[in-house]
Amino acid sequence: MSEEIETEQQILEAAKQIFQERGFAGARMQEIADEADINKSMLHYYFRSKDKLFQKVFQDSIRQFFPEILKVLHADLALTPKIEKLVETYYEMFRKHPHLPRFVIHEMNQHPDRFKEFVKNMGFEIPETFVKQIRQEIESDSMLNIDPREFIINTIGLCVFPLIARPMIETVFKMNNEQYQQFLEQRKKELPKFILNAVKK
Amino acid sequence: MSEEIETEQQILEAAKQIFQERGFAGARMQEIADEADINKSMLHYYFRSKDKLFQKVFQDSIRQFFPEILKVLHADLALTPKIEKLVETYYEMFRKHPHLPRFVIHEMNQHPDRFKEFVKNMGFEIPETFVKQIRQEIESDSMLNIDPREFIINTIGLCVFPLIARPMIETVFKMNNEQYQQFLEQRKKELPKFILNAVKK
DNA sequence: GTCTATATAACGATAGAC
DNA sequence: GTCTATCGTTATATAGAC
Repeated sequence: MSEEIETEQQILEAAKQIFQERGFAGARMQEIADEADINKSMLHYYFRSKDKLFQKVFQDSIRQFFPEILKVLHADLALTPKIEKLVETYYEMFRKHPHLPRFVIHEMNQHPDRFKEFVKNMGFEIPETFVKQIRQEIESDSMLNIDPREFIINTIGLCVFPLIARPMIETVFKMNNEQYQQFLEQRKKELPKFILNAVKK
Repeated sequence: MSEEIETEQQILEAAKQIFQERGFAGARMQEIADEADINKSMLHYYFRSKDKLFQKVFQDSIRQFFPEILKVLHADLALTPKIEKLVETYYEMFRKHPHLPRFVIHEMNQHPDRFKEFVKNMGFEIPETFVKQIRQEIESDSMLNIDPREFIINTIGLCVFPLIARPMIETVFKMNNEQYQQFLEQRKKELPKFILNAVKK
């Protein structure tokens, strides 16, 4: 039935919101039911247990953002526009799912082995094309000799950190919501320059 | 009594470990008691409630690492050794308290207002001396014109991210524990160069 | 499929003996 | 100050009527 799929989808959206905001341990099945505007027992009817529902949400969350990032890394673009595109992609994702980065970071550390097996099974890997691109830049003397792994981690870290550290940033730099958003806008423009300059010879 | 203080300290150490590892919602009073090797009811005798015990641990955690970072920023050092010292400080802290950065990030986002008020009350602020140092470097044309806030956030983000993203890094780059530690060692040397080069004219 | 009612277990917290 | 026993609540999960 179409009703069935609709209810299931409704539950998943609500669960995604609550789990991403509060984490597995902090989330309540009742709160998810309220958010989905359905009866609590329906959660068990469709997903059997809190853990199974969580697994689905967690794995969907990773499937949602990981391939998108890898796609940008693999794209047929020069380094500069590629980094710009990557930063843009991260900030767009954050706009749509503000709790996603912190959620994944917290939960993958709670069950690292489970997480690792999932990522391995999904076959998520850094595109070899991107590693080659970095190596080529280095060989052609247009880039400092940096470990490609370091470069990737640095780039993603620079994208993610200001998003998960929001309360700290707002406090230390005395920003309100609006000023923080404005800060992110400015940062979106400046960050690619920072990254590229860091590896420029 | 000395016994009293000792027990209290024992509880705090156990609570710190469990809370930092599992977060507030994921932590169990029984597990803290087991870790401290005392009776569960003692936790309430000394700290009344789970929330009060957590507040103490959370605030102590911040008081433990925040001033240390600010001290380095304020130190009378040239920019290069200061960044080296900052990176060193972060990695040393992580060696002692592997869950601390993720713990603070997760919990401050769960209760941002409570967090903000605490930081404000503690009077934690970015040393004006450091901001001046950045401005001076820019004015003397030895540094690109970067917003000092961006520079601080970038530096700290680059220190923290590889620590909180450990399971992801280990999986994507196919590292075991030993290789990850080795990667961090290499990174400790390379990171200051990356940061300084990013703002070099 | 969806609801109400309830089982069952876990958790934070307290009472009271020592 | 420390222990055992237990209260009261809340959480996940299920049974059973419709």
